Amino acid sequence: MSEKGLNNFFEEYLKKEPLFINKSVLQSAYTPDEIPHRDDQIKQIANILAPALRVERPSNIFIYGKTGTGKTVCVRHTTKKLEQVAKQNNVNLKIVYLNCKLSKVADTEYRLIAQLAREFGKEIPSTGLPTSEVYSIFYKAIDTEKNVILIILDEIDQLVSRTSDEILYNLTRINSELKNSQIAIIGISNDLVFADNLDPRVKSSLSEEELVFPPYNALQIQDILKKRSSKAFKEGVLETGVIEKCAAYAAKDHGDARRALELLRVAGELAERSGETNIEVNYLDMAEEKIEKDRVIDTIKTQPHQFKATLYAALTLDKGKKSTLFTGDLYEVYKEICAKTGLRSLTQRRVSDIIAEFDMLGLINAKVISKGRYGRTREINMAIPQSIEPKIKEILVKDLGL
DNA sequence: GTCAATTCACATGAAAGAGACCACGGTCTAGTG
DNA sequence: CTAGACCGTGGTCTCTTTCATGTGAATTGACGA
Repeated sequence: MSEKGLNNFFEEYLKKEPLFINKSVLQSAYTPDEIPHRDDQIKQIANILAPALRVERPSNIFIYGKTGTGKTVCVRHTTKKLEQVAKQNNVNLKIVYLNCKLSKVADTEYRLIAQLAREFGKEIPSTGLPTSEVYSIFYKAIDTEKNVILIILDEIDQLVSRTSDEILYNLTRINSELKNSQIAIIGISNDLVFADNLDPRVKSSLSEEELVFPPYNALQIQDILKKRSSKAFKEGVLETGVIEKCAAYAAKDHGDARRALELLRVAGELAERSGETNIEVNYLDMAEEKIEKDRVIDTIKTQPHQFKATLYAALTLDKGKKSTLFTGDLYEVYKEICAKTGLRSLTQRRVSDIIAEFDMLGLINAKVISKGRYGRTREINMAIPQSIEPKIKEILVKDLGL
C-alpha cells in the first residue's frame, strides 16, 4: 500500500460507522452487573458466605460446572458485593481470587502459597526458598490480626492434576495452625468428576457445601446475549436471527455462554472490518472458523521445539499415505526430522507422552488400540482442519529451520 | 471348532537425573576514612 | 571498616531418561468332538 493509499485507508476507517459501542462488554474479563438465570446459585453462595460478615468462618464451597456456565462470574459478583458490605461495616474480610491455570501464577504448591503471601504484601521470590518457608511467611502475614480470609481457587482441577491433592490437604489444615485468622476456600472446577479422585479427607473438608452449575439452555443464552449485545452494539446492528443462531451454536456445545459471547464479538469485528453496517448471520460461521483457526495456530506457535517436530512428523506422515499412522511410524519420521534439523531426539517414551498431550490439545486424535498379535499402539489422526494445514506446515517449517 | 496360553508393540507409572533459575550466608577484595 | 563481588549450598521447577510393569486381542497350538 502506498503512502497515499494508507492515508486514505485510515481516513476511510474514521469515516466508517463503528458497529460497537463498547466492545469490552463481550470480552471474557467483563463482569456484568446482573447475571440472568443464576439467581438461585448466587443466593446459595451468599447464604453460605454471609457468616463471614460476623467474622465467623464460612463453610468451604465446592462449585462444579462446565466451562461458560457462569461459575466464575457468579462467585466474583457475590464476593465483590460481600467485600463492599464488609468494608462499610469495618469487618476484616479479605478475598483472594486465584486462577490456578492462567498465567503460571499458581500452578504449583510453591507458587500458589507464594502468590497468596504476595496478596498480603509479602515479597516472595519466584524460586529459591523452601516451600515450608513460604508457608510460614504466609502464616505470619495473615495471622497478625483477627480476620476472615476467603480464598477462591478457580480451575482447581488443573492445580491438582499438575501436582497432587496434598496442596489442598495442607490448605484445609491451615486453620488449625492459625490463632487469629480463619480461612475458607471456594474451589471452582470444570471437571464434574474431579472430586471423586480426591483423597477422602480432602474431599470432605473441601466440599462442606457443594454447588452445581447446570449448563444454560438455548433460550437462556439468547437472553444473556440480548442483554449484553444491547450494551455492546449500536441499536439495530444485529440482524434478526443472529442471536438465535449464536445461542443455538453454543447450546449445542454444552451451553457455553462464554463461547457464545466470543462468537458474537468476533462476528462483529469481522463485519466491521469488511465495512458492513450490520451483522448478518453468515458472519457467525466466519467467526467460528476464525476462532478455531486462531486457536490452533496460537497453540502450535507456543509449543516447544520438540513438540513442533513431533507435530511436523505427524503432518508429513499423514500427507504421505492415507492409512492411519501409529506411534512407531511417527517416531521413525520424528527421528529423521531431528537428524535433519540438528535437534536432539527424545526417547520414544517421551514422544508417546507428547502425542498424548497433542491429543489433549485437540490437534490430534490419538486412540489407544490393540492390534492383537501385532501389539498395542496409538492410532493417530490429524484433527487440524484441512483448510489451515498448509499454513501450519509453513509455520512449523519456519520454526524448525527446515 | 473351541479354548487357554502366548506374544507383540507399545501404553502407562514411578522414580530419579539434568540443568536452569534463585536465595542466603560466608568469605574475599578493594576502596574509604 | 564496609560495600560489593564471588563462591558454595540448598531449594524449586520443568523436561527427560531409565526401569518396570501393564494390556488387549490376533495368533498359536493342544485338545476333544
